[in-house]
Parts: sequence; C-alpha cells; structure tokens
Amino acid sequence: MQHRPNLLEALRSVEYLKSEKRELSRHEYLLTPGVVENNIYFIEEGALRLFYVSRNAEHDIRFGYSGNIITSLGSFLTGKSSEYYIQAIRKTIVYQVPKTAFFHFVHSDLQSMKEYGELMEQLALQQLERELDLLTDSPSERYQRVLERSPQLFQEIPLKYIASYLRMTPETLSRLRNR
Amino acid sequence: MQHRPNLLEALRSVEYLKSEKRELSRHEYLLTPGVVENNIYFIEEGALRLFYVSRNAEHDIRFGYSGNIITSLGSFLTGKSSEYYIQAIRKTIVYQVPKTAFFHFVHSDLQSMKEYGELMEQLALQQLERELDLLTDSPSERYQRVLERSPQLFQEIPLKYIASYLRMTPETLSRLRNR
DNA sequence: CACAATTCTTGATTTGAATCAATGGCAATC
DNA sequence: GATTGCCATTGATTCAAATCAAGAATTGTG
Repeated sequence: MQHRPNLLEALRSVEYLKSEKRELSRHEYLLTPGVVENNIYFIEEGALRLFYVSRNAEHDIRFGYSGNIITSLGSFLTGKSSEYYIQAIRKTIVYQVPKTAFFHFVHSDLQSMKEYGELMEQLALQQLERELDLLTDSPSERYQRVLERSPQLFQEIPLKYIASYLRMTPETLSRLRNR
Repeated sequence: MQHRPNLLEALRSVEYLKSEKRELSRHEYLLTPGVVENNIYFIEEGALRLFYVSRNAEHDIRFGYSGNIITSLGSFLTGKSSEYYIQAIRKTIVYQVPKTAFFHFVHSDLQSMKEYGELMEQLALQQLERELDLLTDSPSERYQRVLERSPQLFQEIPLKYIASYLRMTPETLSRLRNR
C-alpha cells in the first residue's frame, strides 16, 4: 500500500498491525468466558456469533460475517475477563489483531484517532437501534424491523440463532416466517 | 478556571462552550420528534426522560439526572431529525451546549479528542449492559439487574416510567416490588 | 453418495404477563 | 390547606408466546 491505510484497511493488513490469520472450523470458539480479550478480529470469510449463557440458555448478542470486525468489546476495552463466547458458525477465517498494535495504530496520528472516535460513534448508534428492536413488544414487529434493516443476516445465520437474537423461540420465528 | 477543563467540566462551563442555562418546568419538552437536535445538555438539577412513541405507547429509553449529560444522540451526530422526546420529569435546570461549540472544543486539542473517544466508548459499553437487561427473559430478573446497577434510578424516577424502561407494565413492576 | 446429525416446521397444551377494572394514597397547584 | 388529578396497588380475566412433542427437511461428514 502506498498511502497510510484507514482503520478498517489497517485491520486486515498484516503489515500494519501484525495481524495473524486464523482459520476456525465450525463450532470452534474464538473466545470463552473467563478469558481476557486482547484481540480484535477482522472477519475475512465465514460467520461468527457472540453470545452469553444465562440459566442454561444461550443468548445471541451479535453476529459477524465477511468484512465485519468483532470482539468482546467490554473485555477488550477494560481488560476485565469476558463473560461471552465467540464461536464460529461455520468454517471461518479471521485476522486477529492484538489490542496493543491496534491502539498503537489508533494513537499514532490524528486522523486515526478521529476514525476511532467515529467507529465508537457508529457502535453506539447501532446499539441504539438494537435497543429499539429489543424494546418492541410484538415478536412480529421485532422480526420485521431486523429483516428490513439486515436482510443479509437471514442468508448468513441459522434461524435458531436469529430467534435467540430476536428474543423469541425458534418455533415462534418459524411461525412468523410462514405468515 | 486556571487549567483547561476536561470535557465534562467544559460542558457545564458557560465560558468555554457558550452554554445557555435553561429552566424547565415539570412535563416541559426539551425536544420533540421531527426536530434536529443541535444541542447536548448537561443536567444541573432535576430529571429528564428520553422516550419514543410507537402504537400510541410511550417507551422510555433513558433517564438523566443531576450531573448527567443527555441528548438525542442519533440526531445530534447525524443531523437527521430526531424520533424522540426529551421531557422534564420535574422542575429541571440544564446547560444547553450547541453542537458546533461542543465539537469545536472536542477537536481543539488531542486530549479532548481522546476524551471524546472515551466518552463514546463509555456510551457503547453502557448500551451493551442495557442490551443484556433487555434480553433477559423474566421481568423479575430485569428488575433485579437494574435495581442492583442503578438503585438511584428508583429514587429519582416515577415507577411508571421505570416500568416502561424495563419493558413491563406498571402493574407487573408493582407486584414484583411487593415480593 | 449415503448416512448422521442438526435445524426447521407444525400441532397441542400450559403459563405468566398484559389487560381490564377499581380503589387508595400522594403530590402538585390553585 | 383543600381539591383534583396522577400514580401506585391489588384483583379477575384474557391471551399470546413458551413449552412440550413429533416429524420433515436440510446440511455436514465419512
């Protein structure tokens, strides 16, 4: 690369951020609870789910697929151990970027710092949308909202995980989809 | 002030950010839907609620009281018109800081930019907690989680708004509180 | 390719929170 | 400081989604 890459470009570039390519097989864990997340991942190919377990039930929080970044944000930012799992839904390739290298890059110039702020803004805004989704009372509306905003999700992710993400059972989601 | 104030100090300081003191009476609106939010507010005294209306029902998203800042973040950041209401729950005093002055300050030096990034980080993390709250199935657990994390909320905010925030009816919340 | 395992669908039943309804208590304001 | 509206509580009933239970379809794997 001739120019200094922006944050997203840098994340996938081995040269800039010492990222390490990792291949995950279906159902393999990238992270499990009790571990501190010291990496952020750029997803090259495949799909991942971030979830937590409560009263023996898995609750899906977020999905990532080709082109996205994913990490256990709380742990990554605070250094506390994570409460979450990150698991490959199918065969997946990620670039694993160490936190140190990531923040070294972020703080290395003004433009990167600005981009980092914007990244966090985007995150906060996405979370606000997510909050609206989850506040919506009827399962049917929750489904419609997410279907409209993220149709790709339904191509990439098995319905049973989406059902959990939508705060309903797979049975309910199935019935909704058949009118 | 002798030193350059940090972001939060600046927000309440009339000299730095041209903030304007505003007094709101009970139930008065600081913002209504369809309007672009060009301000961020530092709450000096009182309490505010941020909510939206869907199918004739109000849904509470967030509360703010003394020492907090509040704004309709999406509108504030993107310049699109807001879908939310911000309303005084009781007599309230805020410092109203124009977006332009706010970002002028933020971009004026490296330290402020860093603080802004951290502010957005905090926001994203709070939103993640909120997501967990909302994913929790049982009303009882949702209540417990929030009670534990934000006991002050129950001192500041009427129960009917908290019930909405907790995604349940006032009746259900009332029954939970009496064991 | 064929078998195994997982995921999705469909039906019957249960359950817990919403709704409907009424009363009591508190607080705002005149 | 009275009065009026708002807020919280309590009870009875309804209802929609969860659960339980098979079976069908799809997908992964040897």
